[in-house]
Amino acid sequence: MELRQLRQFVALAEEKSFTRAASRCHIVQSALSSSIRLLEEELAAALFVRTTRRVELTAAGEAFLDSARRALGALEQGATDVADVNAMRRGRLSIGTVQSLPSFVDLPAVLARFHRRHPAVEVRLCQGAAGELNEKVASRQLDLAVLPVEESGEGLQSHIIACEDLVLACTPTHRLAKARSVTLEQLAGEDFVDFETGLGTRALVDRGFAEAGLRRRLAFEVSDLVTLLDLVVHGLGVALLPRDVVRSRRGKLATVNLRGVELCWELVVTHKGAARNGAPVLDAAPAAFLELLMEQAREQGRA
Amino acid sequence: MELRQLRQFVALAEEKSFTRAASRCHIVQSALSSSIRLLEEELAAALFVRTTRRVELTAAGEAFLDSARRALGALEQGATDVADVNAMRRGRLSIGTVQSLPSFVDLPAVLARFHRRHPAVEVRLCQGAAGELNEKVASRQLDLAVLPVEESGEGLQSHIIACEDLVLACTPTHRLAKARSVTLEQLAGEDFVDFETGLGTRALVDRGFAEAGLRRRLAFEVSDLVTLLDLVVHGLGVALLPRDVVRSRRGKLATVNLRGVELCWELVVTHKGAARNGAPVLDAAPAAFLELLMEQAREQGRA
DNA sequence: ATCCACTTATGGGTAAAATCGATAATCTGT
DNA sequence: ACAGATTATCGATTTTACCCATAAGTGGAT
Repeated sequence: MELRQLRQFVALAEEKSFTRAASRCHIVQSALSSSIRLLEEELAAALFVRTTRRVELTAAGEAFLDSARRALGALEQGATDVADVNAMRRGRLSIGTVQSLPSFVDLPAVLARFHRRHPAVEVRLCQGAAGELNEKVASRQLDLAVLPVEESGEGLQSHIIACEDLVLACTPTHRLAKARSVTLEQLAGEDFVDFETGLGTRALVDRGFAEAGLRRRLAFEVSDLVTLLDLVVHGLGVALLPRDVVRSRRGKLATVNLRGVELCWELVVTHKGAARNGAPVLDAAPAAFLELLMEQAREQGRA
Repeated sequence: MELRQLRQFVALAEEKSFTRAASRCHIVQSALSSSIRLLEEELAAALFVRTTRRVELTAAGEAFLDSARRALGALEQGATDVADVNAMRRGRLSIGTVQSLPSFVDLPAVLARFHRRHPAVEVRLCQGAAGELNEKVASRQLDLAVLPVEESGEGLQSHIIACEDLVLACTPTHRLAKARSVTLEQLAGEDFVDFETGLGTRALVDRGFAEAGLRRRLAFEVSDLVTLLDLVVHGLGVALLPRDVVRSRRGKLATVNLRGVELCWELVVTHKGAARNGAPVLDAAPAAFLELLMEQAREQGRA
């Protein structure tokens, strides 16, 4: 059984004439005749009663017409579905982010723009630790993930969307608050407030101290940025955080540049991609979102 | 787009490997590769992301998979539907009969046997005047119609299923009740009870008198057999009716053979059929019912 | 790193089959 | 009965689906 035969069958059932149906299918009448005959042989059933004047469906043909129409309808639907997905008139987009995402990556703004442009695309945003995100991206449960560059998974394509130096955050009354800059050594004795392991800038700072051969004292480990800032404001410890994050509490927190070490908080967006194959491995919706996100990043970078 | 491609597409989506899917489709891998590529070109969309290690659906492919499965399912369904209709595991059968069908055609008995053998076939029985029945058979609203042979429509195939002489029915006290036989001339002065025009034996009797150049007096015209017999029993007139019908009131009605004319009440079953084409123009269910009906007629004929 | 096993993509040749063209057979309506 | 129209048949032709051999690329192992 072939699709062409189905179209011809439906045409014949509707036109009730081999000649007319054949011309509608852009074939000659004899071709239609033999094609229909083959279909009947395959189904082991007469589908039409042929009189020289009229062609009519048998009961079996009537039964088959239903299914044939459904099948053709499904395929037509399928073709438009495919076109819709590619034109983002429908579809789904799954994005994952690490928790306590620094405020200078304005994801909500990008999401809003995307949704305004492609309102029919369902967007799912999920938060999780970097490890989970990498797994989900690799297994295609997520289209895109936003996370620190150090934690971006192997074999995943990644693009930097934000990059900012870490600075010391402390109360304006802290002994280092007025310093022009500080080294990690100077901070080794301080009480620190930081994220729990695996969250936010924690791994970056840990690595910085480890590479310098230093240890630091962790007074508090928290799981979200707001709490972290509150604790520092209340003088319960100092923290190393992206400059813009600290600046959001300007007045209540002092910022001091680091010296002697380059601790750069780089955020990337990652997605599954064939290693060096130039083919577009991203579906339309994720690709469009990625484009928007990087555009936003470029603007932010200039500012 | 061809059906073969759909099957291959689904196989590839399930196997996630060109090589395995190809062997499942009983073709070589290269054939599948080009076949899928053609499908993708036709839909103007990448359906799979190919890495040498794994093959995965794109969002567009995912969308198309739904429709492809539905289409294939519909066709499978269609094939079994056709088989079911031909095996009478489903289907519909429409039979029409004239009103006041003489009792010696035991239609209910045949219907019962048919339903016992093919319980899944819906049977619709409708009654109407011969003219309506002929129209409905011609337009395929009815599969079969049972009616008097004189009223069977042109261009319809017909088979005699009952044939019985008309006899005079009158009260046992009627002046002709004891006669051995009567001629139409002898009946010309009688008051008659008969069906309304177009029903039952009315046309047959009318034709008999007309061909003999006689007129008769109609005292009562009724629309059903029971009333007709009741009127004759009460002596309100005489009637010409099939022998078995009169015999059902034996004791209350006398029967007298006719002489000089052959008035034969013939019942036929008709159906639409190509004039001399030997092909079976009847669907399975009507054909089976027709077979049963004629078998019953043969048995009845012998008795 | 380099090779090896395995995968998908490509190109030419072949065989099957869908279609065409012309003709025969058949029916309907005038 | 004839004219017009319709479907079925048959050989020829073109299309195309498929196979075979081979190239190109990828992931894991030595």
